[in-house]
Amino acid sequence: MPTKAPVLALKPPRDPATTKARILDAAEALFMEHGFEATSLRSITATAEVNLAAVNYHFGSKEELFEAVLTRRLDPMNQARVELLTRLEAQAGSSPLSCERILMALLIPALKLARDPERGGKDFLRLLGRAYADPAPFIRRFLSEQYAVMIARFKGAFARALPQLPRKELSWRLHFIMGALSYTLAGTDALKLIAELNPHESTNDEILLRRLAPFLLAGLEAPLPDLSAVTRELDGELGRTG
Amino acid sequence: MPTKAPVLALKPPRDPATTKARILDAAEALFMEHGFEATSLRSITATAEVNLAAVNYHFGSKEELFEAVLTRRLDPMNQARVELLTRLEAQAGSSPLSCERILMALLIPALKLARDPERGGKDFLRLLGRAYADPAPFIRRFLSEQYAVMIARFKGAFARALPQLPRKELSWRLHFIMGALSYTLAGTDALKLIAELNPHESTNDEILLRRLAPFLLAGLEAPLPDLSAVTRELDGELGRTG
DNA sequence: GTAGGATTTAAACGAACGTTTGAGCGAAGC
DNA sequence: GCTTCGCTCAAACGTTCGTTTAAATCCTAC
Repeated sequence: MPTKAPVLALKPPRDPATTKARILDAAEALFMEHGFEATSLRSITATAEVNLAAVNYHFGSKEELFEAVLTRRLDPMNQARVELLTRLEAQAGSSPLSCERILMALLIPALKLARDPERGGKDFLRLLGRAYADPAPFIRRFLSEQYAVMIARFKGAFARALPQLPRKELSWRLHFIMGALSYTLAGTDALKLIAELNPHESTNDEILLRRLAPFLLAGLEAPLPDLSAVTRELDGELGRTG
Repeated sequence: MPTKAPVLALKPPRDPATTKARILDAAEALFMEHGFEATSLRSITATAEVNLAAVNYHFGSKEELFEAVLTRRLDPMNQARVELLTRLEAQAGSSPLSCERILMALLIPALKLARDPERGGKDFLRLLGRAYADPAPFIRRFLSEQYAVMIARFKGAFARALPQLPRKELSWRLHFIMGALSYTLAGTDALKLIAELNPHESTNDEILLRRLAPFLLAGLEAPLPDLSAVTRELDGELGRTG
Protein backbone atom coordinates (compact mmCIF):
# COMPACT_ATOMS: atom_id res chain seq x y z
CA MET A 1 0.00 0.00 0.00
CA PRO A 2 2.58 2.60 0.86
CA THR A 3 4.51 1.56 -2.24
CA LYS A 4 3.57 3.06 -5.57
CA ALA A 5 0.44 1.76 -7.20
CA PRO A 6 0.19 3.89 -10.36
CA VAL A 7 -1.53 1.11 -12.21
CA LEU A 8 -5.08 2.18 -12.76
CA ALA A 9 -4.23 5.73 -13.79
CA LEU A 10 -4.49 5.59 -17.53
CA LYS A 11 -3.20 8.92 -18.68
CA PRO A 12 -4.19 10.51 -21.96
CA PRO A 13 -1.11 10.65 -24.19
CA ARG A 14 0.70 13.76 -22.98
CA ASP A 15 0.71 16.85 -25.12
CA PRO A 16 4.27 17.77 -25.93
CA ALA A 17 4.02 21.40 -26.98
CA THR A 18 0.28 21.75 -27.36
CA THR A 19 0.05 22.85 -23.76
CA LYS A 20 1.13 26.35 -24.65
CA ALA A 21 -1.40 26.50 -27.46
CA ARG A 22 -4.18 25.19 -25.23
CA ILE A 23 -3.39 27.87 -22.69
CA LEU A 24 -3.28 30.58 -25.34
CA ASP A 25 -6.64 29.53 -26.76
CA ALA A 26 -8.33 29.35 -23.39
CA ALA A 27 -6.79 32.63 -22.27
CA GLU A 28 -7.88 34.35 -25.45
CA ALA A 29 -11.48 33.31 -24.96
CA LEU A 30 -11.60 34.10 -21.26
CA PHE A 31 -9.72 37.39 -21.41
CA MET A 32 -12.11 38.38 -24.15
CA GLU A 33 -15.14 37.51 -22.11
CA HIS A 34 -14.16 38.92 -18.71
CA GLY A 35 -11.20 41.23 -19.23
CA PHE A 36 -7.70 40.89 -17.87
CA GLU A 37 -8.19 41.51 -14.18
CA ALA A 38 -11.39 39.54 -13.85
CA THR A 39 -9.92 36.44 -15.48
CA SER A 40 -8.11 34.10 -13.11
CA LEU A 41 -5.27 31.78 -14.02
CA ARG A 42 -7.27 29.03 -12.42
CA SER A 43 -10.15 29.46 -14.83
CA ILE A 44 -7.74 29.56 -17.74
CA THR A 45 -5.89 26.40 -16.76
CA ALA A 46 -9.15 24.64 -15.99
CA THR A 47 -10.55 25.50 -19.41
CA ALA A 48 -7.33 24.48 -21.10
CA GLU A 49 -7.27 21.29 -19.00
CA VAL A 50 -3.69 21.85 -17.93
CA ASN A 51 -2.06 22.24 -14.55
CA LEU A 52 -2.27 25.56 -12.78
CA ALA A 53 1.50 25.95 -12.69
CA ALA A 54 1.77 25.53 -16.45
CA VAL A 55 1.11 29.21 -17.09
CA ASN A 56 3.95 30.40 -14.94
CA TYR A 57 6.19 27.67 -16.30
CA HIS A 58 5.57 28.46 -19.97
CA PHE A 59 4.91 32.17 -19.89
CA GLY A 60 6.41 33.46 -16.65
CA SER A 61 3.45 35.43 -15.37
CA LYS A 62 -0.13 36.35 -16.06
CA GLU A 63 0.92 39.61 -17.70
CA GLU A 64 3.33 37.86 -20.02
CA LEU A 65 0.61 35.40 -20.93
CA PHE A 66 -1.64 38.28 -21.86
CA GLU A 67 1.03 39.79 -24.05
CA ALA A 68 1.62 36.43 -25.70
CA VAL A 69 -2.09 36.15 -26.45
CA LEU A 70 -2.04 39.54 -28.11
CA THR A 71 1.23 39.06 -29.97
CA ARG A 72 0.18 35.78 -31.54
CA ARG A 73 -2.44 37.47 -33.69
CA LEU A 74 -1.65 41.15 -33.57
CA ASP A 75 1.82 40.91 -34.99
CA PRO A 76 0.83 39.05 -38.18
CA MET A 77 -2.22 41.28 -38.62
CA ASN A 78 -0.28 44.52 -38.46
CA GLN A 79 2.36 43.04 -40.72
CA ALA A 80 -0.34 42.10 -43.21
CA ARG A 81 -1.68 45.64 -43.08
CA VAL A 82 1.67 47.13 -43.95
CA GLU A 83 2.27 44.56 -46.68
CA LEU A 84 -1.09 45.19 -48.27
CA LEU A 85 -0.51 48.92 -48.17
CA THR A 86 2.88 48.47 -49.80
CA ARG A 87 1.37 46.27 -52.49
CA LEU A 88 -1.36 48.79 -53.27
CA GLU A 89 1.17 51.57 -53.46
CA ALA A 90 3.23 49.54 -55.90
CA GLN A 91 0.12 48.92 -58.01
CA ALA A 92 -0.66 52.61 -58.06
CA GLY A 93 2.77 53.38 -59.45
CA SER A 94 3.54 57.06 -59.38
CA SER A 95 0.00 58.28 -58.79
CA PRO A 96 -0.91 58.79 -55.13
CA LEU A 97 -3.01 56.13 -53.46
CA SER A 98 -6.60 57.05 -52.67
CA CYS A 99 -7.78 57.38 -49.09
CA GLU A 100 -10.26 54.63 -49.70
CA ARG A 101 -7.58 52.15 -50.65
CA ILE A 102 -5.42 53.08 -47.70
CA LEU A 103 -8.38 52.62 -45.42
CA MET A 104 -9.03 49.23 -46.95
CA ALA A 105 -5.46 48.21 -46.26
CA LEU A 106 -6.22 48.97 -42.63
CA LEU A 107 -9.53 47.15 -42.46
CA ILE A 108 -9.10 44.09 -44.65
CA PRO A 109 -6.42 42.31 -42.61
CA ALA A 110 -8.59 42.81 -39.53
CA LEU A 111 -11.49 41.28 -41.43
CA LYS A 112 -9.43 38.35 -42.62
CA LEU A 113 -8.58 37.63 -39.04
CA ALA A 114 -12.18 38.03 -37.95
CA ARG A 115 -13.56 35.56 -40.45
CA ASP A 116 -10.99 32.88 -39.69
CA PRO A 117 -12.49 31.12 -36.70
CA GLU A 118 -9.66 28.64 -36.45
CA ARG A 119 -7.20 31.39 -35.83
CA GLY A 120 -9.10 33.18 -33.10
CA GLY A 121 -11.59 34.98 -35.21
CA LYS A 122 -13.91 37.45 -33.64
CA ASP A 123 -12.89 36.52 -30.13
CA PHE A 124 -9.49 37.99 -30.62
CA LEU A 125 -10.69 41.23 -32.14
CA ARG A 126 -13.06 41.74 -29.27
CA LEU A 127 -10.20 41.12 -26.89
CA LEU A 128 -8.11 43.64 -28.78
CA GLY A 129 -10.81 46.25 -28.57
CA ARG A 130 -10.99 45.69 -24.85
CA ALA A 131 -7.26 46.01 -24.48
CA TYR A 132 -7.44 49.33 -26.25
CA ALA A 133 -9.54 50.70 -23.44
CA ASP A 134 -7.74 48.96 -20.60
CA PRO A 135 -6.00 51.27 -18.16
CA ALA A 136 -3.32 48.80 -17.08
CA PRO A 137 0.04 50.43 -17.78
CA PHE A 138 1.69 47.29 -19.10
CA ILE A 139 -1.12 46.86 -21.65
CA ARG A 140 -0.89 50.45 -22.82
CA ARG A 141 2.85 50.23 -23.16
CA PHE A 142 2.65 46.96 -25.04
CA LEU A 143 -0.01 48.16 -27.45
CA SER A 144 1.66 51.41 -28.33
CA GLU A 145 4.86 49.53 -29.05
CA GLN A 146 3.06 47.01 -31.21
CA TYR A 147 1.21 49.67 -33.16
CA ALA A 148 3.83 52.35 -33.48
CA VAL A 149 5.39 51.14 -36.72
CA MET A 150 2.13 50.33 -38.45
CA ILE A 151 0.45 53.57 -37.47
CA ALA A 152 3.40 55.66 -38.58
CA ARG A 153 3.40 53.88 -41.92
CA PHE A 154 -0.28 54.56 -42.50
CA LYS A 155 -0.05 58.12 -41.29
CA GLY A 156 2.52 58.75 -43.99
CA ALA A 157 0.32 57.21 -46.63
CA PHE A 158 -2.70 59.23 -45.56
CA ALA A 159 -0.63 62.38 -45.48
CA ARG A 160 0.28 61.85 -49.13
CA ALA A 161 -3.34 61.15 -50.03
CA LEU A 162 -4.56 64.24 -48.15
CA PRO A 163 -1.87 66.84 -48.73
CA GLN A 164 -4.18 69.68 -47.79
CA LEU A 165 -4.91 68.20 -44.36
CA PRO A 166 -2.62 69.48 -41.59
CA ARG A 167 -0.60 66.78 -39.95
CA LYS A 168 -2.11 67.62 -36.59
CA GLU A 169 -5.61 67.16 -37.91
CA LEU A 170 -4.63 63.88 -39.51
CA SER A 171 -3.28 62.56 -36.22
CA TRP A 172 -6.57 63.27 -34.57
CA ARG A 173 -8.61 61.69 -37.31
CA LEU A 174 -6.51 58.56 -37.24
CA HIS A 175 -7.11 58.47 -33.52
CA PHE A 176 -10.86 58.73 -34.05
CA ILE A 177 -10.69 55.99 -36.67
CA MET A 178 -8.90 53.60 -34.37
CA GLY A 179 -11.43 54.48 -31.70
CA ALA A 180 -14.49 53.72 -33.78
CA LEU A 181 -12.82 50.61 -35.14
CA SER A 182 -11.77 49.13 -31.82
CA TYR A 183 -15.06 50.06 -30.23
CA THR A 184 -16.94 48.33 -33.01
CA LEU A 185 -14.74 45.27 -32.86
CA ALA A 186 -14.91 45.06 -29.09
CA GLY A 187 -18.59 45.64 -29.00
CA THR A 188 -20.79 43.62 -26.82
CA ASP A 189 -23.29 46.10 -28.13
CA ALA A 190 -22.09 45.59 -31.67
CA LEU A 191 -22.86 41.91 -31.46
CA LYS A 192 -26.31 42.73 -30.24
CA LEU A 193 -26.72 45.19 -33.10
CA ILE A 194 -25.61 42.59 -35.60
CA ALA A 195 -28.20 40.19 -34.32
CA GLU A 196 -30.93 42.82 -34.28
CA LEU A 197 -30.20 44.55 -37.52
CA ASN A 198 -28.83 41.77 -39.66
CA PRO A 199 -30.80 38.63 -38.99
CA HIS A 200 -29.99 37.18 -42.37
CA GLU A 201 -27.00 39.08 -43.69
CA SER A 202 -23.98 36.99 -44.44
CA THR A 203 -21.31 37.77 -41.85
CA ASN A 204 -20.10 40.83 -40.06
CA ASP A 205 -17.76 41.45 -42.95
CA GLU A 206 -20.56 43.42 -44.48
CA ILE A 207 -20.71 45.64 -41.49
CA LEU A 208 -17.09 46.55 -41.39
CA LEU A 209 -16.43 47.05 -45.07
CA ARG A 210 -19.75 48.45 -46.17
CA ARG A 211 -20.87 50.41 -43.14
CA LEU A 212 -17.83 51.39 -41.13
CA ALA A 213 -15.57 52.13 -44.11
CA PRO A 214 -17.80 54.79 -45.72
CA PHE A 215 -18.32 56.37 -42.33
CA LEU A 216 -14.61 56.56 -41.62
CA LEU A 217 -13.74 57.62 -45.14
CA ALA A 218 -16.12 60.55 -44.99
CA GLY A 219 -14.70 61.57 -41.63
CA LEU A 220 -11.17 61.45 -42.95
CA GLU A 221 -12.04 63.63 -45.91
CA ALA A 222 -14.21 65.99 -43.90
CA PRO A 223 -13.69 69.70 -44.44
CA LEU A 224 -11.41 71.41 -41.99
CA PRO A 225 -12.98 72.70 -38.80
CA ASP A 226 -13.90 76.27 -39.46
CA LEU A 227 -15.77 77.48 -36.40
CA SER A 228 -18.99 77.38 -38.36
CA ALA A 229 -21.93 79.54 -37.57
CA VAL A 230 -23.53 76.75 -35.63
CA THR A 231 -20.47 76.22 -33.49
CA ARG A 232 -20.19 79.89 -32.68
CA GLU A 233 -23.87 80.10 -31.99
CA LEU A 234 -23.84 77.14 -29.62
CA ASP A 235 -20.59 78.08 -27.96
CA GLY A 236 -22.68 80.13 -25.63
CA GLU A 237 -24.25 76.96 -24.33
CA LEU A 238 -20.99 76.07 -22.72
CA GLY A 239 -21.04 79.10 -20.51
CA ARG A 240 -24.50 78.67 -19.12
CA THR A 241 -25.14 77.26 -15.72
CA GLY A 242 -27.89 74.92 -16.92
CA MET B 1 -5.54 50.80 32.68
CA PRO B 2 -8.17 48.29 31.62
CA THR B 3 -10.79 51.02 31.98
CA LYS B 4 -11.37 53.38 29.14
CA ALA B 5 -8.85 56.14 28.59
CA PRO B 6 -10.12 57.83 25.43
CA VAL B 7 -8.82 61.17 26.57
CA LEU B 8 -5.96 62.04 24.30
CA ALA B 9 -7.67 61.06 21.05
CA LEU B 10 -8.64 64.40 19.59
CA LYS B 11 -10.77 63.57 16.61
CA PRO B 12 -11.32 65.87 13.67
CA PRO B 13 -14.94 67.04 13.69
CA ARG B 14 -16.87 64.18 12.13
CA ASP B 15 -18.37 64.58 8.69
CA PRO B 16 -22.10 64.00 8.87
CA ALA B 17 -23.06 63.13 5.31
CA THR B 18 -19.89 64.06 3.53
CA THR B 19 -18.65 60.51 3.96
CA LYS B 20 -20.70 59.36 1.00
CA ALA B 21 -19.38 62.22 -1.11
CA ARG B 22 -15.78 61.56 -0.09
CA ILE B 23 -16.19 57.93 -1.09
CA LEU B 24 -17.77 58.85 -4.40
CA ASP B 25 -14.98 61.28 -5.24
CA ALA B 26 -12.22 58.86 -4.34
CA ALA B 27 -13.93 56.00 -6.15
CA GLU B 28 -14.41 58.11 -9.25
CA ALA B 29 -10.72 58.95 -9.44
CA LEU B 30 -9.49 55.45 -8.68
CA PHE B 31 -11.96 53.60 -10.89
CA MET B 32 -10.93 55.95 -13.66
CA GLU B 33 -7.26 55.26 -13.15
CA HIS B 34 -7.29 51.51 -12.65
CA GLY B 35 -10.65 50.21 -13.81
CA PHE B 36 -13.32 48.49 -11.76
CA GLU B 37 -11.73 45.15 -11.01
CA ALA B 38 -8.27 46.51 -10.31
CA THR B 39 -9.53 49.05 -7.80
CA SER B 40 -9.88 47.79 -4.25
CA LEU B 41 -12.27 49.08 -1.66
CA ARG B 42 -9.30 49.48 0.62
CA SER B 43 -7.61 51.93 -1.69
CA ILE B 44 -10.85 53.84 -2.07
CA THR B 45 -11.53 54.14 1.63
CA ALA B 46 -7.89 55.01 2.30
CA THR B 47 -8.01 57.81 -0.28
CA ALA B 48 -11.32 59.04 1.06
CA GLU B 49 -9.97 58.77 4.61
CA VAL B 50 -12.97 56.85 5.80
CA ASN B 51 -13.36 53.45 7.36
CA LEU B 52 -13.27 50.38 5.15
CA ALA B 53 -16.75 49.31 6.18
CA ALA B 54 -18.21 52.65 5.15
CA VAL B 55 -18.62 51.57 1.54
CA ASN B 56 -20.73 48.56 2.37
CA TYR B 57 -22.64 50.54 4.94
CA HIS B 58 -23.54 53.43 2.64
CA PHE B 59 -23.71 51.73 -0.73
CA GLY B 60 -24.20 48.05 -0.03
CA SER B 61 -21.50 46.63 -2.25
CA LYS B 62 -18.65 47.53 -4.57
CA GLU B 63 -20.86 47.14 -7.61
CA GLU B 64 -23.51 49.44 -6.21
CA LEU B 65 -20.81 51.97 -5.42
CA PHE B 66 -19.69 51.86 -9.03
CA GLU B 67 -23.21 52.43 -10.26
CA ALA B 68 -23.61 55.32 -7.84
CA VAL B 69 -20.42 56.88 -9.18
CA LEU B 70 -21.75 56.65 -12.72
CA THR B 71 -25.28 57.79 -11.93
CA ARG B 72 -24.18 60.91 -10.12
CA ARG B 73 -22.85 62.48 -13.31
CA LEU B 74 -24.32 60.44 -16.15
CA ASP B 75 -27.92 61.05 -15.30
CA PRO B 76 -27.71 64.85 -15.33
CA MET B 77 -25.55 64.79 -18.44
CA ASN B 78 -27.95 62.71 -20.49
CA GLN B 79 -30.82 64.77 -19.21
CA ALA B 80 -29.02 67.93 -20.32
CA ARG B 81 -28.49 66.41 -23.75
CA VAL B 82 -32.17 65.73 -24.21
CA GLU B 83 -33.11 69.16 -22.88
CA LEU B 84 -30.71 70.92 -25.21
CA LEU B 85 -31.99 68.94 -28.16
CA THR B 86 -35.55 69.82 -27.25
CA ARG B 87 -34.63 73.49 -26.94
CA LEU B 88 -32.92 73.53 -30.34
CA GLU B 89 -35.89 71.83 -31.92
CA ALA B 90 -38.18 74.46 -30.46
CA GLN B 91 -35.92 77.21 -31.80
CA ALA B 92 -36.00 75.66 -35.27
CA GLY B 93 -39.75 75.74 -35.29
CA SER B 94 -41.25 73.78 -38.12
CA SER B 95 -38.06 73.44 -40.16
CA PRO B 96 -36.07 70.25 -39.46
CA LEU B 97 -33.03 70.53 -37.24
CA SER B 98 -29.66 70.16 -38.94
CA CYS B 99 -27.41 67.19 -38.24
CA GLU B 100 -24.78 69.55 -36.97
CA ARG B 101 -27.03 70.98 -34.32
CA ILE B 102 -28.20 67.57 -33.20
CA LEU B 103 -24.61 66.46 -32.93
CA MET B 104 -23.83 69.53 -30.86
CA ALA B 105 -26.65 68.68 -28.51
CA LEU B 106 -24.87 65.38 -27.99
CA LEU B 107 -21.40 66.81 -27.48
CA ILE B 108 -21.91 70.05 -25.61
CA PRO B 109 -23.29 68.60 -22.36
CA ALA B 110 -20.34 66.20 -22.31
CA LEU B 111 -18.05 69.15 -22.75
CA LYS B 112 -19.71 71.14 -20.02
CA LEU B 113 -19.11 68.24 -17.71
CA ALA B 114 -15.52 67.90 -18.85
CA ARG B 115 -14.62 71.49 -18.22
CA ASP B 116 -16.14 71.59 -14.76
CA PRO B 117 -13.37 70.20 -12.58
CA GLU B 118 -15.36 70.57 -9.38
CA ARG B 119 -17.98 68.22 -10.66
CA GLY B 120 -15.69 65.43 -11.73
CA GLY B 121 -14.50 66.87 -14.98
CA LYS B 122 -12.36 64.83 -17.24
CA ASP B 123 -11.86 62.09 -14.70
CA PHE B 124 -15.46 61.09 -14.99
CA LEU B 125 -15.56 61.08 -18.76
CA ARG B 126 -12.51 58.89 -18.88
CA LEU B 127 -14.20 56.57 -16.43
CA LEU B 128 -17.29 56.55 -18.58
CA GLY B 129 -15.29 55.68 -21.68
CA ARG B 130 -13.73 52.82 -19.77
CA ALA B 131 -17.09 51.58 -18.62
CA TYR B 132 -18.24 51.52 -22.21
CA ALA B 133 -15.64 48.91 -22.99
CA ASP B 134 -15.93 46.96 -19.76
CA PRO B 135 -17.17 43.41 -20.18
CA ALA B 136 -18.71 43.10 -16.72
CA PRO B 137 -22.37 42.21 -17.23
CA PHE B 138 -23.67 44.47 -14.49
CA ILE B 139 -21.90 47.44 -16.10
CA ARG B 140 -23.25 46.68 -19.55
CA ARG B 141 -26.75 46.27 -18.21
CA PHE B 142 -26.53 49.48 -16.23
CA LEU B 143 -25.20 51.54 -19.12
CA SER B 144 -27.70 50.36 -21.68
CA GLU B 145 -30.48 51.21 -19.24
CA GLN B 146 -29.03 54.63 -18.58
CA TYR B 147 -28.57 55.41 -22.25
CA ALA B 148 -31.65 53.85 -23.78
CA VAL B 149 -33.94 56.87 -23.50
CA MET B 150 -31.38 59.43 -24.61
CA ILE B 151 -30.17 57.38 -27.58
CA ALA B 152 -33.70 56.71 -28.79
CA ARG B 153 -34.47 60.41 -28.58
CA PHE B 154 -31.44 61.35 -30.66
CA LYS B 155 -31.98 58.58 -33.15
CA GLY B 156 -35.39 60.03 -33.87
CA ALA B 157 -33.94 63.49 -34.33
CA PHE B 158 -31.25 62.25 -36.67
CA ALA B 159 -33.78 60.24 -38.63
CA ARG B 160 -35.76 63.42 -39.30
CA ALA B 161 -32.59 65.27 -40.30
CA LEU B 162 -31.47 62.47 -42.61
CA PRO B 163 -34.69 61.16 -44.14
CA GLN B 164 -32.85 59.47 -46.98
CA LEU B 165 -30.68 57.41 -44.62
CA PRO B 166 -32.12 53.96 -43.86
CA ARG B 167 -32.84 53.42 -40.20
CA LYS B 168 -30.48 50.48 -40.10
CA GLU B 169 -27.63 52.56 -41.43
CA LEU B 170 -28.39 55.30 -38.94
CA SER B 171 -28.21 52.83 -36.06
CA TRP B 172 -24.76 51.77 -37.14
CA ARG B 173 -23.52 55.29 -37.56
CA LEU B 174 -24.78 56.29 -34.14
CA HIS B 175 -22.92 53.28 -32.81
CA PHE B 176 -19.73 54.40 -34.53
CA ILE B 177 -20.19 57.90 -33.15
CA MET B 178 -20.56 56.69 -29.60
CA GLY B 179 -17.49 54.54 -30.16
CA ALA B 180 -15.26 57.31 -31.39
CA LEU B 181 -16.60 59.60 -28.69
CA SER B 182 -16.11 57.26 -25.76
CA TYR B 183 -12.75 56.17 -27.06
CA THR B 184 -11.62 59.76 -27.31
CA LEU B 185 -12.94 60.64 -23.89
CA ALA B 186 -11.45 57.57 -22.28
CA GLY B 187 -8.17 57.93 -24.04
CA THR B 188 -4.98 57.52 -22.18
CA ASP B 189 -3.67 58.00 -25.68
CA ALA B 190 -5.87 60.99 -26.22
CA LEU B 191 -4.32 62.73 -23.25
CA LYS B 192 -0.89 62.05 -24.67
CA LEU B 193 -2.03 63.39 -28.01
CA ILE B 194 -3.38 66.51 -26.39
CA ALA B 195 -0.04 67.13 -24.73
CA GLU B 196 1.90 66.43 -27.90
CA LEU B 197 -0.25 68.21 -30.40
CA ASN B 198 -1.66 71.05 -28.38
CA PRO B 199 1.05 72.39 -26.11
CA HIS B 200 -0.60 75.79 -25.90
CA GLU B 201 -4.17 75.34 -27.05
CA SER B 202 -6.75 76.33 -24.53
CA THR B 203 -8.46 73.18 -23.28
CA ASN B 204 -9.63 69.95 -24.77
CA ASP B 205 -12.87 71.66 -25.63
CA GLU B 206 -11.22 72.60 -28.88
CA ILE B 207 -10.55 68.99 -29.65
CA LEU B 208 -14.04 67.77 -29.15
CA LEU B 209 -15.96 70.54 -30.80
CA ARG B 210 -13.59 71.48 -33.57
CA ARG B 211 -11.94 68.19 -34.44
CA LEU B 212 -14.25 65.39 -33.44
CA ALA B 213 -17.47 67.10 -34.46
CA PRO B 214 -16.55 67.67 -38.12
CA PHE B 215 -15.23 64.14 -38.32
CA LEU B 216 -18.43 62.66 -36.93
CA LEU B 217 -20.65 64.98 -38.93
CA ALA B 218 -19.02 63.95 -42.19
CA GLY B 219 -19.40 60.30 -41.25
CA LEU B 220 -23.06 60.76 -40.45
CA GLU B 221 -23.73 62.41 -43.77
CA ALA B 222 -21.54 60.03 -45.74
CA PRO B 223 -23.00 58.61 -48.97
CA LEU B 224 -24.60 55.23 -48.66
CA PRO B 225 -22.32 52.24 -49.04
CA ASP B 226 -22.47 51.29 -52.68
CA LEU B 227 -19.97 48.48 -53.16
CA SER B 228 -17.67 50.86 -54.94
CA ALA B 229 -15.14 49.75 -57.48
CA VAL B 230 -12.43 49.78 -54.86
CA THR B 231 -14.41 47.58 -52.52
CA ARG B 232 -15.15 45.07 -55.24
CA GLU B 233 -11.58 45.12 -56.39
CA LEU B 234 -10.19 44.51 -52.94
CA ASP B 235 -12.81 41.97 -51.98
CA GLY B 236 -10.52 39.43 -53.53
CA GLU B 237 -7.97 40.17 -50.84
CA LEU B 238 -10.22 38.54 -48.33
CA GLY B 239 -10.06 35.22 -50.06
CA ARG B 240 -6.31 34.93 -50.38
CA THR B 241 -4.27 32.78 -48.10
CA GLY B 242 -1.36 35.22 -47.55
C1' DG C 1 -29.69 63.38 30.89
C1' DT C 2 -30.84 59.66 28.99
C1' DA C 3 -32.76 56.50 25.47
C1' DG C 4 -32.27 55.21 20.63
C1' DG C 5 -31.17 55.30 15.93
C1' DA C 6 -27.49 56.41 12.80
C1' DT C 7 -22.82 56.19 11.89
C1' DT C 8 -17.94 54.99 12.55
C1' DT C 9 -14.53 51.92 14.14
C1' DA C 10 -11.17 47.91 14.60
C1' DA C 11 -10.94 43.35 13.79
C1' DA C 12 -11.84 39.35 11.75
C1' DC C 13 -14.03 36.24 8.18
C1' DG C 14 -13.62 32.96 4.36
C1' DA C 15 -12.54 32.90 -0.23
C1' DA C 16 -9.82 33.66 -4.20
C1' DC C 17 -5.82 35.37 -6.14
C1' DG C 18 -0.81 34.88 -8.58
C1' DT C 19 3.11 32.52 -7.72
C1' DT C 20 6.45 29.03 -5.91
C1' DT C 21 7.97 24.60 -4.53
C1' DG C 22 9.69 19.97 -4.82
C1' DA C 23 8.65 15.57 -6.07
C1' DG C 24 7.44 12.80 -10.08
C1' DC C 25 7.45 11.47 -14.89
C1' DG C 26 8.89 10.62 -19.93
C1' DA C 27 11.98 10.64 -23.40
C1' DA C 28 16.39 11.54 -25.46
C1' DG C 29 22.01 11.67 -24.73
C1' DC C 30 26.22 9.46 -23.61
C1' DG D 1 21.65 1.90 -17.40
C1' DC D 2 22.08 5.85 -15.51
C1' DT D 3 21.76 10.71 -16.07
C1' DT D 4 19.84 14.80 -17.67
C1' DC D 5 16.51 17.79 -19.07
C1' DG D 6 11.87 19.38 -20.26
C1' DC D 7 7.63 19.14 -18.52
C1' DT D 8 3.62 18.05 -15.36
C1' DC D 9 1.58 17.67 -11.04
C1' DA D 10 -0.50 18.38 -6.29
C1' DA D 11 0.12 21.17 -2.64
C1' DA D 12 1.18 24.97 -0.38
C1' DC D 13 2.84 29.85 -0.03
C1' DG D 14 1.71 34.58 1.46
C1' DT D 15 -1.24 38.24 0.05
C1' DT D 16 -5.23 40.65 -0.95
C1' DC D 17 -9.86 40.79 -1.78
C1' DG D 18 -15.13 42.05 -0.56
C1' DT D 19 -17.83 41.56 3.14
C1' DT D 20 -19.42 41.01 7.97
C1' DT D 21 -19.49 41.59 12.86
C1' DA D 22 -20.00 43.71 17.29
C1' DA D 23 -18.58 47.21 20.04
C1' DA D 24 -17.85 52.22 20.40
C1' DT D 25 -19.34 56.74 19.32
C1' DC D 26 -22.08 60.56 17.70
C1' DC D 27 -26.34 63.13 17.13
C1' DT D 28 -31.08 64.05 18.11
C1' DA D 29 -35.38 64.00 20.55
C1' DC D 30 -37.79 63.29 24.43
